[in-house]
Amino acid sequence: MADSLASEIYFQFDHLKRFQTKLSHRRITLVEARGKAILTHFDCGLAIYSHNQLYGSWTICRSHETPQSKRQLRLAIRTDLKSALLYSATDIEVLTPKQITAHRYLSALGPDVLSEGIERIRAQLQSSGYRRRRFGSLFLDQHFIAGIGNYLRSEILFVAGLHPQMRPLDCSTSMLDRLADAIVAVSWQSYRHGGVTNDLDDAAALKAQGKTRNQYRHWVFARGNEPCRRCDTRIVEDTAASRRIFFCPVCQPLLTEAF
DNA sequence: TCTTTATGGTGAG
DNA sequence: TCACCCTAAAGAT
Repeated sequence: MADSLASEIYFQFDHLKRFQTKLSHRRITLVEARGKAILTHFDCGLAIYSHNQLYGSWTICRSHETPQSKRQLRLAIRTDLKSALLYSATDIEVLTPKQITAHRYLSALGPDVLSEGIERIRAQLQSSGYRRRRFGSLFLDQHFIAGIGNYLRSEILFVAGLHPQMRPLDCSTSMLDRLADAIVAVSWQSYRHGGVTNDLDDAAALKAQGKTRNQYRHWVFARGNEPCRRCDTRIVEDTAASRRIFFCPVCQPLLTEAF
């Protein structure tokens, strides 16, 4: 939608209604992801901030079409060709450039997992401030790397072959490089393939066999007590940073010797 | 129809 | 680390 003219902007929340006329007929200059938030910038300098949390969802449809849905329509951005509809989300704001800079969530974000290069991710893994933090907790911390969520955490650690209780301190440089590769590769694959982090051929084969989305999507996430796709060992479910985490105890051995 | 859970985040202690 | 907030789908009754 970037570089197109907004023909109509709709906000469900009363406190945002005053921006409907301000933003309508303005040009959308940029739509960017910052971690898990989306910023939609307009040529007047204002930007719509939105965060889906666990339940928000965007739908792109033809302009002036509104699909039947029981969900709450919170925001509609319409152009001549397409409409972007945001359902259910509650975390929506309109911000000036100054407010973006000072924003509580945005200003505290670490490097974005999809926009930053691998060198920046490697640097984060080697930065002294994070060396003693366990991967399980580190990967949910958006100050560390922005955009990794609960299922990517389990999937990345599986692909890198690292136990959730390990820390950067416990890893050699080559292990950290392997982890940086996994962070970028798994995140991009998930972005491009609708959240499928499993091997794509394997996922396609399982899908063809009639398996459900939940049965073919992931290596380990939400597969507690099921066989590891690589070694057949039962996947372990645990808790880290108050959220559930999954790993294979054989493919992801706990190594605590310092390098 | 009620309860639980979730790919998230905040703030108190 | 935990309770809490938010919404909707899934699971339990």
